[in-house]
Amino acid sequence: MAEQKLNQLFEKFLKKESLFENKSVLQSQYVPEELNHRDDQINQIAAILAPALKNNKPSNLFVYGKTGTGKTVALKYVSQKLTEVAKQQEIPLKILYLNCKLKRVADTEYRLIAQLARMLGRQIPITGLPTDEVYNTFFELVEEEQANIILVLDEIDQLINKAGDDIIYNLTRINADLQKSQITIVGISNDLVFADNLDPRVKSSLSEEEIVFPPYNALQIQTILHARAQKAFKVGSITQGVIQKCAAYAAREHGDARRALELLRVAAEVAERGETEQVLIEHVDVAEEKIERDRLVELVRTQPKQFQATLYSIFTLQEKQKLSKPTERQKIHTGDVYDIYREICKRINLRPLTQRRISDILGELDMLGVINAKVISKGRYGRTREISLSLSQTIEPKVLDILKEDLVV
DNA sequence: CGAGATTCATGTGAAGTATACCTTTAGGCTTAA
DNA sequence: AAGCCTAAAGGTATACTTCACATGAATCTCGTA
Repeated sequence: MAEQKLNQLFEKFLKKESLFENKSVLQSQYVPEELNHRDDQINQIAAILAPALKNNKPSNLFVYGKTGTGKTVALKYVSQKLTEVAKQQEIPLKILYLNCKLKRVADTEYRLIAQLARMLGRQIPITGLPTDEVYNTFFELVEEEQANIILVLDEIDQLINKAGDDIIYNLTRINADLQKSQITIVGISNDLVFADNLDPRVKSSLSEEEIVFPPYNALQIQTILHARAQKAFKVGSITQGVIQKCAAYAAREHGDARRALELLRVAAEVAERGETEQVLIEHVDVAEEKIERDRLVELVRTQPKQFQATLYSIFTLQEKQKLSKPTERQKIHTGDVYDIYREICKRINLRPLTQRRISDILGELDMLGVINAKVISKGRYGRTREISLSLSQTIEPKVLDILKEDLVV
């Protein structure tokens, strides 16, 4: 029975014409041939990094801009061109790109250097080695390359917030000892003011050059979407207004082009799965919710058990409050969360962490954007975090399901 | 009535601990001459 | 005797705990107008 159904589904799938000509064009890793509205920035980046082709060390570079303003793609674009030329001319040049935000990959000093060493082709264990040892290995690998090496560290603000700024200092200092190679650091940050709290030495060495990426406006996003859509879709797959709508949504969010592209892609996927021949404007609305939902579901699912338990107790508290006083939404405090958390731990047989740790976890959940947690003083009644879930009503139940499932509540 | 002291609940920094993993080394066993 | 395997020793990073102190506005206290 089930098999028959499946077969039908597959047959249908095969028969049906896809709306996509080339879906990868809309994926976020894709680097297009032409980048719209970023000529200035690209030229600047290229000019700064070009000395690498003459075997000189380029200046370190620091790139700012909000999410989806094309920082990453511009860097990747220049990187590609640069490596192409270097290859043709047989100039030794290597560009390593690494996103520092990735949890458990590059969010500490050890892990960052280890990851870089891995990218140069050496296996490094996840723990156990002294950090200097890993530095030495990395140093050797770099020296072996006998090349200009450019490290592109994306979302570097996250790394430095967590692990301190000596990392950058150490990395820049390595250059002094290198004989046959040189490394250049390119930092990318979403946080515009982040460099202000940096150690002055680190700041001056990291931002020898600075480039700012301003947000796109709605019109610019439209041209970007048009260009990509032309490659991605078969002719006539999208109806009038879809692109405008995607652009409008994204412009509302400080001109986030990545979001716009994702919106367009997911809208098309929704349309394809449904029985429609074209992407309609309604699909964009569905897509917007789906993106948010999928993102959060994935985020919550990949959190450690303790984080999930903490989050679950916040859910529980919120439900309780809704029941007792549906009208006024009072604030949740750290102590309450901790009490419930302990109960939950008992129930699901999880070793409870201390309140100290839960406090940190609440901070991290706040960073992840799952909850809102603000430290406030209630005067006579102490100091605490004021916590509330920051999920939209439509997504909450879904996330709650994931939690229940994962925690076996 | 208002300036200062007090208070509460928890934030937060520093130092210590447990765990999981690493390399090195010494001992024991096998093997080949 | 040389070579190989194994297990113990000694070391590290990371997540977490323990300890101790910091915070900051509502509330209290008390001198003064």
